[in-house]
Amino acid sequence: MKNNDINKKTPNNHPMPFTRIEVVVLSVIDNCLQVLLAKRTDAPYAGKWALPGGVVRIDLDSSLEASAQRVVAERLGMTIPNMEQLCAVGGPKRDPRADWALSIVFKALMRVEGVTANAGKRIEALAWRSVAEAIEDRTLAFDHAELIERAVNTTRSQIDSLVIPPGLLDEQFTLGDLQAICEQVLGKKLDKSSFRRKLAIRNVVEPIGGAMRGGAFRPAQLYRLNETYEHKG
Amino acid sequence: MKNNDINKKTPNNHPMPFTRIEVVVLSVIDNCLQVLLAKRTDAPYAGKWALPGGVVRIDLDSSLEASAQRVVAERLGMTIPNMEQLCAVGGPKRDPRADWALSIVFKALMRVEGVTANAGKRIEALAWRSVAEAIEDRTLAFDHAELIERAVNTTRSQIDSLVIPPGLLDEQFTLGDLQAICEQVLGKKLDKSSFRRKLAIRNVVEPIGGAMRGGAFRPAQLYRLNETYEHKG
DNA sequence: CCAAAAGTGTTGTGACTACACCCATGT
DNA sequence: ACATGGGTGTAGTCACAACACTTTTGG
Repeated sequence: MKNNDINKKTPNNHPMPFTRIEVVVLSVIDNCLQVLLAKRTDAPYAGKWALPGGVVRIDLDSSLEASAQRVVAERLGMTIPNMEQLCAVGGPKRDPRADWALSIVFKALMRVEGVTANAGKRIEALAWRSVAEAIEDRTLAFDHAELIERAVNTTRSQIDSLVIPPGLLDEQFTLGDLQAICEQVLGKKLDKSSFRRKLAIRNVVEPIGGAMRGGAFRPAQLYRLNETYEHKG
Repeated sequence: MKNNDINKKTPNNHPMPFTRIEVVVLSVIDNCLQVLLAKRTDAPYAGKWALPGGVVRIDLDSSLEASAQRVVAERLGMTIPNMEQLCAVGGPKRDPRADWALSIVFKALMRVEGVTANAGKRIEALAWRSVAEAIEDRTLAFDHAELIERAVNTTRSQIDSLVIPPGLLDEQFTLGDLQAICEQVLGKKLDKSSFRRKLAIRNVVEPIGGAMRGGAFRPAQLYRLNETYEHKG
């Protein structure tokens, strides 16, 4: 048993897992679905890229969701609303620092414009990386490539059923914007007419009266997410 | 800080959550969806009903799934295949034994015929209870009523999309059996013809050549789950 | 014959894909 | 005018719920 595990005791005197939060932050940037990775300063995997994460602090956190928010604030210097719990993974080989490591994994979607994540505690640098690359990358720290893949699959299922993960979009957007982003997340083209009919049937979005976006060509109606739309069984 | 938390340390000297597994075991018994509850012998909530559960043992368990299997074996004296991870919940007020309690919650479906769960360690008795009652019951220990509700909702979604949770059925069954069980889980009647068409389209089941079940009336074809059926996008 | 459960057909609705087509605008 | 992206319309297919119907058995 490693020396740093000696004192981990429970009410029944059993040592407890080393319990962490990991966060998969996804965004569509440059027409490509990307994931936010942090370059580690400390061992293990010093200098390698990993998901931003941190230890659950029972003295600071009122829930797992609060833990995730604190970790994001410390590591990225920002807040990310609408994080969802993805899964929990645990086992003896996951992290060389501990005999047994447990991670609660969260995922979040965000748009990146204007927001700059700043490398915080124990992070040398932050970078966005295409998910396709990240999932294939054998040099990613811990089991993080697998966690990214799970987050992407879950997000694709949500988009498939037109549950638009909040945070992915600006408050105002055109239907073209929305379709382009969904296509990037799914990694395939969608039919414009079909896509719009689905949006209409399920009341996913509502037009913003009078607001248009002018560009080089024909101006487009601006929409917002309809927060109260009903899911179809 | 409670005395039993003094020694819970991590590699960074932070105390760790009191980490447990809870298991929601569901079954259709007497034409009613029921959940397996354990009467607690020890404080807290001694004498109250709770989900069977236990501490994660880093010296014994090779993964969270292995933890769940061990807990089920110790508490129920049996094995339950096909447990799925449901969610993780954590916070300072969940369990009076610890400053901060984390539970990884699993769910499983089973058929109950022939199998007898035997009350194991720290359990006075086991009983099946209708989920409708259990969810309403304000005397259930911890936050377990809420966990049961989440397990039931997840299971209903699976049945809705005809992902039949394994373990729910005998190896051989008639389409009438299958429909009746699905109806009990969902809490509503299904149309026979529609139900069968969906099963056929998605190749969920396959007939067992020649095998029939004779009863009081017309015999019925026996089926088995087709393990390799394809999910529809 | 009758009750009960197994199993099949039929019809209308609505969502989906694929594709064609019109509209408004800046250059 | 025309390229570009915004936006609409149509036709065929498929899955669906609802409901009626036929079949096979024991009594």
